Amino acid sequence: RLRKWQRRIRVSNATERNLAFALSELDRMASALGLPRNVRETAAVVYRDAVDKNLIRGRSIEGVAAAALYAACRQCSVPRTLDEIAEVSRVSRKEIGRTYRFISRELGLKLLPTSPIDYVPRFCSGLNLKGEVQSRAVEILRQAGERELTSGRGPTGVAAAAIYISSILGGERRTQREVAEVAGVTEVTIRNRYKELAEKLDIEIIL
Amino acid sequence: MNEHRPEESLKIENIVASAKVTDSLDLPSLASRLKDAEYNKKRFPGVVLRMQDPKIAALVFGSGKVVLTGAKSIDSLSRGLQILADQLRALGIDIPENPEYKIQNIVTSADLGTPINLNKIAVGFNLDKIEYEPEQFPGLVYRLDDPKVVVLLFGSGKLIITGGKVPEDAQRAVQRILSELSSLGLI
DNA sequence: GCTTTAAAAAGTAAGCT
DNA sequence: AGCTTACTTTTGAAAGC
Repeated sequence: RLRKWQRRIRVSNATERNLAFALSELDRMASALGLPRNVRETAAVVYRDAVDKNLIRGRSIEGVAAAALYAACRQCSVPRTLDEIAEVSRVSRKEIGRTYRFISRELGLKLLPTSPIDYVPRFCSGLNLKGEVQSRAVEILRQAGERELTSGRGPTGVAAAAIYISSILGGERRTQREVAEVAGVTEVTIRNRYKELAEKLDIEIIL
Repeated sequence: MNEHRPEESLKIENIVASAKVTDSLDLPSLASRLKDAEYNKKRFPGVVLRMQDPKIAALVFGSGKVVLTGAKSIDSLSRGLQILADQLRALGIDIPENPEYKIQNIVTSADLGTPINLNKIAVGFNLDKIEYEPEQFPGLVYRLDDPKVVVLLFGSGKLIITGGKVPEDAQRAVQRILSELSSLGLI
């Protein structure tokens, strides 16, 4: 019986040690990305749920932690791309992506794809654009969604294009290069998306 | 030019099949005696053979098993296997008259003829059997249980059906998707 | 899980002129 | 800006790490 006790204590220690490591990893990554406390707490809940359902088997703690953080950002409407999560993790984007799909399915997270609108506040503040420009970008994206101009397109690219357009309409022009930089897409993508949005939403852009 | 009949737009794009043509093969000598052979044991355990007539690529293993990929019809697949068998016979290897083969996967393309809203489809299915991550890939992934295939749906209304064993699997998948989308009022 | 083959879909990316 | 090449996703078998 003493053996059994010791074993339980050993397992318990390992479990606690792993959980502590996971939580410190979540905190480290969240800090590096400047994420608010509610996102860290949400990520911790997702991670604990994954542990309770034995979803860590065969997966690295760091991989599950990164996937949990990615999911938490989306749940809290402050999305980070897989590339951004991967930058502060030692796990590859590919591994985080597959782990995310796995825990998302197993925990029944049912997350709809990220809306381009959720990227607007972060990208606009990164470009020092005022609320008015931000609101106009959101309105453009709302219309774009209804007109099926977002199906299959990357959310960050569409958001970047809408911000590029609204910055011009609002008289606070940002270059494609500047917008591309904060959005993490190429200028070519912004060009393709903004031309499509301007044409189909009948927005006149005078440079 | 465009018939716009979804069920008439089906086109087989690729067929993967496996077969056992003999009990064992000496890959090093086989690779050196066949002109279009490629063999790097360090890189991959099989010999890669490329045919031009039916444009097919064959992977030949030391066990005598073979994998054929690239065929766009069951007929060209059979011809490809015959050509491979003849090439091996020319090397003095005994190969059965009509080697048995099994189709492992058929990739088919199709067109619903109308653009579709992937976001609404994802919501309509309540994300059941569906994966849609436009940040990563523009297509919506839909896994069907019957027929057991995976369908990639695009905003243009075009789609890819893969994982089927017989041509009819793709046909049934398209019919099922058409009825599900229409009953959900998404097409 | 990876390696290799082929193929389509549509978006994004990178290199070169 | 535009063209080319290439990578993302899915599927399946083969032998071996």
